[in-house]
Amino acid sequence: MIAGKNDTKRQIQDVAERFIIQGGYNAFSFRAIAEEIGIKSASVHYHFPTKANLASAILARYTLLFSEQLPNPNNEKINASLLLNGFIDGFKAKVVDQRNMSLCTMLTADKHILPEEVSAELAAFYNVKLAWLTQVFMRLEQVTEDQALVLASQLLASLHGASVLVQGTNQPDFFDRALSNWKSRYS
Amino acid sequence: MIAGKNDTKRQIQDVAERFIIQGGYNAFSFRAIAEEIGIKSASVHYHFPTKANLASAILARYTLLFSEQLPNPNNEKINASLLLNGFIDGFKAKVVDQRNMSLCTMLTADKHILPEEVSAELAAFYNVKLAWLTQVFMRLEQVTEDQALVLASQLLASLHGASVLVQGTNQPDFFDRALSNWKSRYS
DNA sequence: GTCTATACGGTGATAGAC
DNA sequence: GTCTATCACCGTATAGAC
Repeated sequence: MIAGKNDTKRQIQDVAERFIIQGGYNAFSFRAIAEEIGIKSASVHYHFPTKANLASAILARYTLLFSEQLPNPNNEKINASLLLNGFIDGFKAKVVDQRNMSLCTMLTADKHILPEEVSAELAAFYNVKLAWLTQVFMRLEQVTEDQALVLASQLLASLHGASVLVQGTNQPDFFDRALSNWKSRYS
Repeated sequence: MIAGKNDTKRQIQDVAERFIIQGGYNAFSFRAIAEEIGIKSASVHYHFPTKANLASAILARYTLLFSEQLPNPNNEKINASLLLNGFIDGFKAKVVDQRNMSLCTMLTADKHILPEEVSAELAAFYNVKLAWLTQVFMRLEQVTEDQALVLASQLLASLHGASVLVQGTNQPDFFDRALSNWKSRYS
C-alpha cells in the first residue's frame, strides 16, 4: 500500500469538500460520500461522528493548507507586485478556470444554516487572507497598516465578487474585466 | 378582505424567497413554507407544481420588481453620480443592514445543483444590472460603452464581494471599506 | 475499520374527497 | 383552493456483529 495511514479519512474530506464547493452545506450527505469512495455511510460516521464535525474539519484543513502555500509577504527577495499578482492568478485558477466558487465563499453563503462549529472557522480564514494582503500592500504603497487594510479589503471584495459574476453570467471574461484596474496598477 | 386575488400565491413566494436568501436552494421545502403561512404542502403544490417551478417564479418576480424600481439611467434631470450612489446604497441596505446576501448571489452559489429552468433566469438578471450601470458610467465618465462596461463590472464585483466579506467576517464595516474608492470618486 | 440493520424524521410529489 | 392520506425515497445517526 502506497497510501498513508489516514487514507480513508483523507478521501472522505476530499470528496465532501468537492460536494460543498458544488452545492453548499446542504448538498453533501454521508451516503453520497460513502458511495463515491466505495464504503458505507456508517464507516464515514466512524471517521467523522457528525456532519458539523466533518464540515469544520474540512474547513480547518483548507485554512491550514492555504496558509502554508502563501509565500512570506515580507520576503524581500520577492517583488511585492509579483506576490500580489500571484495571489490574483491563484484565485483566478480556482474559481474561473475550474468554474467553481471557493469553499469559503460557498460556506459563507450558507452561513445562516451553518452549525456554530463551522461558521466559527470562517472569519479566521478571511483574516488570514486579509492579513497577508495587508502586509503586501504596505510594501507596495508605503502606507500605514490601516490604509493597507482598506486596499486589501477592496481587492478581496473584487476577487470574491468577480467569482460570483463569472458563475452567474456564464462569462469567464468577467473576471479579467472586474480585476483589470488592479492588474494594470501593478503590472 | 383587503388582500388581492392571488394573495396565497404571493405569500408562498414571499416566504420561499426568504428561505432561499437564508440558506440557498436546498434550504426551503414545501412543508416549511406551508406551515409558516398556515396551509398544507399539497396546497402549495396546487399553486406551484414543482420546486423548480416555484424557484424560477420567484426569480422572475424578483428580476421584474428590480427592473421596475431602477430609475431611468438616462434621465438628465437626475445627476449621474446620484444614480450611482443610490445603487450602491440600495445594495448596502439589502445585504449589510439586513445581514443577508442577495437572492441572486445565493442562487448563483447553488448554480451547480440548480434546475436549468432556474439557472437560465440568473444571467438575465445580472445583465439588467450591468446594462443599467453601463449607461450610468457612460454619462459619468464620457467613455465608450465598452469602457463603461468594464467600470460596471468592477463596481458590481466590488458590491457582491463586499457582501461576502461582511457575512464571512461578521464585520459590517467591510462594506464601506471595500466600496470606499467608488464612493470617494463620485461624492 | 468496515459492515448490516435499523430508527425516525424530512422531502417532493400525487390521488381523490370536500 | 384546500384538505387528508399516502408514496417512495433521502437525510443523519446509532447499535452491534465481524
